[in-house]
Amino acid sequence: MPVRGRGRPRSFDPDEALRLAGERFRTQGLAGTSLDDLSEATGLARPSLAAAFGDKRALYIATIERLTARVEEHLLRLGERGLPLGPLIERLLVGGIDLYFAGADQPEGCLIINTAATAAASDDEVRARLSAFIAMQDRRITGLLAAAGSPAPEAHGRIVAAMLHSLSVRARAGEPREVLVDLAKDAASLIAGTNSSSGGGAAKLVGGA
Amino acid sequence: MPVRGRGRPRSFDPDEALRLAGERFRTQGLAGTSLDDLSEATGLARPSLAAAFGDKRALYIATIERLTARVEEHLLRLGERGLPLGPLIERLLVGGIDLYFAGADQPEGCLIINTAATAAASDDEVRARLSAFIAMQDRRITGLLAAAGSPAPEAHGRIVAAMLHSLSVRARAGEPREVLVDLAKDAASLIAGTNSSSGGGAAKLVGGA
DNA sequence: GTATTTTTATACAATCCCGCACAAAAATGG
DNA sequence: CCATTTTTGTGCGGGATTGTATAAAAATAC
Repeated sequence: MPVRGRGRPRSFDPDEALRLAGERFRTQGLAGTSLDDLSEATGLARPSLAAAFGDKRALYIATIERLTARVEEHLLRLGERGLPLGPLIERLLVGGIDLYFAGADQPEGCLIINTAATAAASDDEVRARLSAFIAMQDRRITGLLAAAGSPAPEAHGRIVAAMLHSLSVRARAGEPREVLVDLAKDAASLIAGTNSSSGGGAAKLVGGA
Repeated sequence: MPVRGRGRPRSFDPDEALRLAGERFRTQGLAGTSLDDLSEATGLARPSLAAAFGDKRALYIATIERLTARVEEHLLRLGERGLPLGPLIERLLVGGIDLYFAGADQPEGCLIINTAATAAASDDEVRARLSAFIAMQDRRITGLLAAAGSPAPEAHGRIVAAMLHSLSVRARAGEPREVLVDLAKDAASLIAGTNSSSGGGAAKLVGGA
């Protein structure tokens, strides 16, 4: 990688291209996205993408790693606020919901949880990145809970991460934001031991279909 | 649909073909599975599949509906055993793990949670089936918890369903069965109020990667 | 026993997708 | 001011996938 090359400098920001490619991957998945789709999404020609990132699979993995790093930063920043246990967990879950509803015009959930899970079954590299992402979530959330005085940070950290996984799937299924926030609040009070069980306004409407 | 046709009867069991097609879809997802793959998986020629089920998307949706019906039966049968709350939730979660590890030689998770979520973002029909599946889970699990005397069946029912979603994703990521069972036990005791928190043997190994 | 109806299997045409090769453009180093 | 190097955009060929059309096979009704 030329630190300061001699030829023509590239006219695009690689990280921004990665972000745009990730948006498209998030909607269509790895197998469902063509190079033409990615070219359209990023505004770059096919050969430019190939030269910068390799083939489609490598580009997909790069978007996963970019998102993993960003989520980890997000979790670390959350720890600097010194919140007590209950509000911390609620903030953790509602912050996830914010991410799942961000970006496109309709809720799409998480790129990794919702699309890498599909590719993981037939692609060991993708499976390893999915595993690494979840391990990072478990580790960072466990750390946050421990710092906030949780009586069982490891077990409860994995349960909080599990709630995030479901919130992503539910967002993708079209559940409205308020319903997800209610679920997040119920889960937060259960895990934090703050027993206003179903106080946050438990799901009144269950059915969708 | 000829109840008893006059011509040649079909030489295959449609439900079994649906099951085999679902196995392949579970591994590769909708976009990642070709008609040749499905022909190989079911042992039927392409035109036979087309005549019986329509195009690839219709076949995929049919496998989703088949699985939805089977899971609902499974949940209803579980209610006939009259288990107390704690063991009921644990049985619910471990039963899910059993399904996620069944079938292929390596854990694959749930067809709907792990692959329909990908397709849902760009296919309204699939999204509707995903939503219907989750709504069914929430409804049936809520019913089970209510019958077992849960103090907050709706809120806790959705949380139990959420744990199933994460267990499916985690199975797909390659987490070993014992680790998932530990997570299931921790979640069950938290939700049931049986406070042997982290007593089931909380996750000692968190990292993977 | 024959005709009819439905399923099965092979083959074909159209489309899409991928990767690579080629020529033009832009900016630095001498 | 010129040459070199890297990026950019267009175009082409190979391969795969989808959907359908056509002929053979099988079983029931008459």
